Amino acid sequence: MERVLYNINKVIHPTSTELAALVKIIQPRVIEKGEHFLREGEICRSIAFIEHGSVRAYYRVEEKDICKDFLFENAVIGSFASFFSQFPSALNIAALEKTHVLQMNYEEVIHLYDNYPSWQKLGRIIVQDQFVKAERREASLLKDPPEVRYRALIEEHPKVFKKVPLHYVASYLGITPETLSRYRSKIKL
Amino acid sequence: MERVLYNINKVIHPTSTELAALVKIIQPRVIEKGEHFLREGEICRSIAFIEHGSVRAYYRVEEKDICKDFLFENAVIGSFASFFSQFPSALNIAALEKTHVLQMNYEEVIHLYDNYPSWQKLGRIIVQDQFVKAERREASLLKDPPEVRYRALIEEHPKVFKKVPLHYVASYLGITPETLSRYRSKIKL
DNA sequence: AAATCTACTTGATTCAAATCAAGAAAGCAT
DNA sequence: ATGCTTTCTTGATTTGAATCAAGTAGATTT
Repeated sequence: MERVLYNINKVIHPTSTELAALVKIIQPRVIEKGEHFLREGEICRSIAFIEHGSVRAYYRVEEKDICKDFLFENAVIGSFASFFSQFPSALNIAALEKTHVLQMNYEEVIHLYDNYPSWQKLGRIIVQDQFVKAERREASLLKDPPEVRYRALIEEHPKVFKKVPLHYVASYLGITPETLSRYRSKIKL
Repeated sequence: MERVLYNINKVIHPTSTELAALVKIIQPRVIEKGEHFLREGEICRSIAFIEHGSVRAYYRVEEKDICKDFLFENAVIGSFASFFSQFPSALNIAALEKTHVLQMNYEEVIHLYDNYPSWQKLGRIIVQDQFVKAERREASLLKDPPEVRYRALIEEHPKVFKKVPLHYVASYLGITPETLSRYRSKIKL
């Protein structure tokens, strides 16, 4: 909790009243390894900050998972598209390891939005941030070859990708596990 | 102008004061075929509704264009990531044909946001909408094979893709123009 | 500890798309 | 209209990744 509030403080300077209102709606929650935070077809009723741990966001296509993203400490998880529209999600989100999150539900977020200027501003900033990230991810997906994306991934989170099954990573890169395995053996030398 | 206002009216019911404030900041503009609305590295200082015409949004990679999206009537154009953050854009946007847009610049949009509840609400709705679209586009990019994406494209905008150079479409699909040409000859039969 | 399951690697083969290359057709400019 | 450029098609070849297949290592269950 403290770290998240600390990070918020870098962006926004809420009053003590505002802070209290936020703290009131935050629900700490532990997501076990493999447990889902959100399933395709469900409406995303809450979003959450990751305190520690990691999750994967993926689409399910023809009996196979296609990873769209991996998310770590301080990231915001949920399908923003589904959360904001309150329409069913196309996305699944599941924990890669035991993950502690701070979650807030839709009605309460909207209430915060409408009643506390600081939180409205923070909401806007988070959405902007998601856009910037989405644009970067999209650019990388279109521009960078799989090897480059693989290296970026392991360089950014070396510890995590020691533990994550490689077929998740392969699906993120848009290649088969066999091909990823061959990349790895080449790169290591 | 009328059509855009008509579409707005389906979502929002602004007061006459609010309408006047919007109309005041809207600048009609014609973008000639091939002319850019936004270039990589520039800060996206305005966003625009397309009245009629079409544009392509693309990344430039190693001397080649990679189309990220094609946009048509009633769409909102601009790099949202750049517009909201007022940081340089990674995206280029250029007209595929003579295109009439209604454009609004950053400061004035923010002013509208802060002073007119209806426009703040519309702004939020447009951003949400962009998210939903972005999630769909991303899902399609990850899930659907090139042929499926090609068919979706021409079925949705048959007239436009009669005129658009195929290598733009090929780059959107992530294939070479030659391969697209071969798809086409097979599909036509 | 044995048995089972999942993850990962490695090899052989197949296949689809990129590349290389050339020519036809359509659009634009002089 | 003529020439020039761009776009599109078609063919031959090559290449890189998917698929098919087998085997090893690790983890989990009983």
